[in-house]
Amino acid sequence: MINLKFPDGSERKYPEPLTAIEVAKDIGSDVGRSALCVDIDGEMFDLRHEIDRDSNIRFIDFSDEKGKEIYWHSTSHIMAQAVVRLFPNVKVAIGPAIEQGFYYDFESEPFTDEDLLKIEKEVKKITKENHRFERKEVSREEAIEMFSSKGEIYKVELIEALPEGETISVYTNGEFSDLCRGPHLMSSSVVKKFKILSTSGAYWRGDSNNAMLQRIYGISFPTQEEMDLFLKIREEAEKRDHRKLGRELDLFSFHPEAPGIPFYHHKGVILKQLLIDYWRYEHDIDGYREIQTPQLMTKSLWETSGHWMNYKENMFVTEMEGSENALKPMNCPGGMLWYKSKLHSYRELPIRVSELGHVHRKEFSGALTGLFRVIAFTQDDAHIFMRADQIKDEILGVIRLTHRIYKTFGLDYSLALSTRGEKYIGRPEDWDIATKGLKDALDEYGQEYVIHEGDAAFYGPKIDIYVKNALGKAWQCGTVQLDMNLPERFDLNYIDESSEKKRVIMIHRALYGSIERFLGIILEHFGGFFPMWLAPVQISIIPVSDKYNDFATEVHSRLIKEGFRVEYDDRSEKVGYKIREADGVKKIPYMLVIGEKERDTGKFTVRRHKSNDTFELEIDEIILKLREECKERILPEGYKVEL
RNA sequence: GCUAAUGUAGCUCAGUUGGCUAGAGCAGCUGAUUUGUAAUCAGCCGGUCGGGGGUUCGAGUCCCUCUAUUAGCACCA
Repeated sequence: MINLKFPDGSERKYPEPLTAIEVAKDIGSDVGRSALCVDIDGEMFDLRHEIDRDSNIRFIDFSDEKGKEIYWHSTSHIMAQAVVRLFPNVKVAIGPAIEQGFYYDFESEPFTDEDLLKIEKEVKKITKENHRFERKEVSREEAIEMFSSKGEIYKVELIEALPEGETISVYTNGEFSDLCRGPHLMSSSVVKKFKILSTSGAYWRGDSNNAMLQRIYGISFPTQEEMDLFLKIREEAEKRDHRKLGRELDLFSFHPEAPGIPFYHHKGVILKQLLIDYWRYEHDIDGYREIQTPQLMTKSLWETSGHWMNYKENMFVTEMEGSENALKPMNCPGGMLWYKSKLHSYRELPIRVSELGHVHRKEFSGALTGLFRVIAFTQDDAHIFMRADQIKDEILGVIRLTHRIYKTFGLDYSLALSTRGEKYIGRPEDWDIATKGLKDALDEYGQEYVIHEGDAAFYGPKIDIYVKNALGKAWQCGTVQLDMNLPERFDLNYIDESSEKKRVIMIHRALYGSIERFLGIILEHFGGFFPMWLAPVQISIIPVSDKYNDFATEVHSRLIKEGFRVEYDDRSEKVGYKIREADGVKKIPYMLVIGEKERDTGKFTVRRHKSNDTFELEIDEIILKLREECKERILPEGYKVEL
């Protein structure tokens, strides 16, 4: 008797061993249809896997992350099958599922658009041909023989890299066999909707010293509805592209004369300034003191900090009267000199020093993307100098500050702790203390976090903070890094209770990361429809005709004197035309249409952006209401995409 | 930096296999209109077709090169 337990607590007994798919069908036709693979006692298997003993069984379908992964992974095999059919000379490399779909790498001539169309057609054909995915376990020798006879050198390399004793399995769908751990779908016909998304070059094993392969990205879904939703989100992302919005809202521009460095237009400057004002407000609450250090500093400083050794390729170096200077790529060395400008007592600690430093870094030309990756940017940096017993509380303070700021923008975030890697400086026991400090802070904070083993900077462990925008796209913004290197190099001390010099402990941290990137993120997050407090233009005044210009001008200047950012559209156009531009194009939060009724009654009809909602109030009431909305930093409605 | 693609007016795009003076919509300007909640009408202006070199009787179109941009890779805030 085989006894199977299911997640809902139910149990089933079978007299003979049987396959997972038989169990699924036995439970019900819908489970039999939707199941993609099976979790048996925490391990994933194909549906054809035979169950011969008591187990905990969970069927996985497409709604499960794991199910998606298997679905996409199987589709990547099918795509490779199609490519090999059409181009017999290509060599196959690897083809994993990724967060959104999958890719497969080939050694081949670059694929043309026509090639991709052919491949897409062939994949659809293969899915209809209904090939079973057959699993076979083979010995290392068999596997090597099998792939080297076909000239599949990348597969052979992968097999040779597998650890001794590892089970080697090969999956065959139709005429195509691939080295693969699995599990896989039952057959190619489970894949219903398929689309090639893009192609690009990609280095073999992700190493730029290796050959460049041709990568094809694709996606697949069980239903057209799911495919449509996916495409809709992509379309929305395109509409919200910050480079497009930046131009449309007249915030910034790029010019070939300064690749990778933005030109801020008037409204962009306002936006940037508002971000900074808010940032200062929150930092004042937490007792930060703001400083500014020079843009240009001598070679000797960068030698002391270690940048001249480790970072020189990324720095802009200039020469003056025979001596070399560099534009700062980071703010820390300047901050260290600030700390050294006087003696510090243990009573002063912790000292929180912030700096909105404009830094320059040389980047590979291919890395630049709009505001997300630029050559010159403003970091919202701060350095905290402290004693060892203050680490946990200071880190916690930074995380809580970050939380306040991100929530103000309606951004969700996740946390990651990076621990010591192979290359590191300092004593392991100091690393342990530092890492424990970060970990304790995270544990006390209570939000889940992941650990990136060995991912720390060489000078200390760190916490990275990732934000997720309204379209689900994640970006690293904030970072909290413990630095055990610079206090040493700059000989930074404080005087302790017994009048002795002690080495100070220092963290670097940034919350926006860079103002540029953060601005790009929230532009896409809000789709250009900013909250009232952040909108470069908050109110558009729209006179019905120029008969009411005098009165409209009065209202305009009143609102400006009350501190609002107001635009006045006195063009000789119809109201509908002006509304369309103010709302749909410029994305201004409020519109005031002014005509006879307003002049005679003193009551204004206020139109809120992106809706046909209007409300009627007197001017003083409007001022109070909108001022309150700014003060509370109320988030706009409907900026999140319905998924 | 690597792979591929792209670059025509401020923006979005047409422009056949090379062939008259390079087109359109929007924006802008001028005039008419005096408008009540998502596009009023008419006229005008606007381009060394990214730069340079080449092939050709002739290049926006073909080739080379540089440059910028885009999607990835690699690197990173």
